[in-house]
Amino acid sequence: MKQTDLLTKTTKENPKDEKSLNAQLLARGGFVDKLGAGIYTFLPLGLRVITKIEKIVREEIEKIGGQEVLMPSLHPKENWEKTGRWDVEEMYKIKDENLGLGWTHEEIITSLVKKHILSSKDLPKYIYQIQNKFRNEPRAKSGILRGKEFIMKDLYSFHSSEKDLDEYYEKVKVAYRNIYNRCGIGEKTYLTLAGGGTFSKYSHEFQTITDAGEDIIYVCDKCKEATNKEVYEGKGNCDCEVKEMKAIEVGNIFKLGTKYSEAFGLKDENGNLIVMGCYGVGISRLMGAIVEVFNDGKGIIWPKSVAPYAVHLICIDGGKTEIKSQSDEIYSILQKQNIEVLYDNRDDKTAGEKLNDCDLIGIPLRMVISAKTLKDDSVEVKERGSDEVKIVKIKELIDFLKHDL
RNA sequence: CGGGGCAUAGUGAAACGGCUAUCACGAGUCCUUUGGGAGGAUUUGUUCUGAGUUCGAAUCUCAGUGCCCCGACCA
Repeated sequence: MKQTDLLTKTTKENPKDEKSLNAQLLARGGFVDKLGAGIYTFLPLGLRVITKIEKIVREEIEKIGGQEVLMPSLHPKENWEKTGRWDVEEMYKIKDENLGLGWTHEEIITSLVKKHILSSKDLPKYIYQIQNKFRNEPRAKSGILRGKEFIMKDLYSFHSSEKDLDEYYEKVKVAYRNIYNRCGIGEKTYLTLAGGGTFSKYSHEFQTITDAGEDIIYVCDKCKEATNKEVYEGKGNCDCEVKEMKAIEVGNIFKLGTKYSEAFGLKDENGNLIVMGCYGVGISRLMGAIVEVFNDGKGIIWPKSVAPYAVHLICIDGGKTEIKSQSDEIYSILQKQNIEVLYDNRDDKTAGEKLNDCDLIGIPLRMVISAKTLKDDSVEVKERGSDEVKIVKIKELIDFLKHDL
């Protein structure tokens, strides 16, 4: 992508209506645009990050048998009245009093699978979607960490026994662990014992350590697990020493038991209620959490796995057309090799502006072409977040990148 | 939902109740410039909305709306 073709431009100033770090950096870099409190557009760069995260999530969920669907956002009142959740605060109501906007999908998935899960032979099943959720948040805050409309992966599992649910629940823990590892925040993300289970007393959250977080958790580094403060004051679930940390919830898994199958009459051929679990990952929140974890004074430092592009190619041409044409050529070579590259071909910007924008946008590999590098038939390569500069011969560039990416 | 704050060009800010509402950046056009935010020329406005006070309101008052922050809330 040529930067002159990109819809967005960077800004030097923080927007005055964003105080949280993730929102400031994402807005300045042209990843998101705020339409209202907790309501964001994902711009071309931002959507690429979302798409990368979604791909990781899809791969890991499909490894544990998940089948993807896409349920609607408009929900009939009838479904929600069966569980007594029609009049909750979270639900946005619309003018049509028989419809509401979906803030979660238990009431929809349960009525859906009832048409297809008719006997124990049809079990287990694991159905998920990635979809926009709407929640009437009394206070949207912290940029894309807590929105009124946000992107969520929600997986629902259906079992013939609690034992089968328990086994799958453990598999989801592994899948989630893989997701956070692959998104680069594995080391900062803890499986956390939390309250709020509708069936078993507890649920589990995946909490990423950051000061931008809203939760307090007690972390045990030895066990690599944590306990949410809401569960019981001051202690962890082990006897080890624990640290009190602020964290943001990037995933949550629940054993729902038979609550929803009871409300909808979801039974097997013998009349036994089907046992359910549900598992959520806030995709857009995860993106915000990644920004909160990986940044410096200059901008974002995207992990390779979720970066909008692999390489940021920067041409510092000094107005010389031969330098420009050589970097154009390198750009097309990279494209032919299917290397994802953002090409700063702007010729009305100073070197300083280009380099600062590069730091702000945070693509993992910076590649500079200038009179200085071309003198040696080379380009300069630097990783975002590192000061080490490598000079690579243009002839060897593709081999270098194939090895490095 | 309780408390506090803010609202002025595309963005960020300034302006005692009083002159044509300034400044910087961005963006457009022309020229020069290019290794850490460059220079000149020129263009860029219904001061959030509504009512009120006043000879006169960006400025004061009331109401509304929006946004930010703290708290409550967050299967």
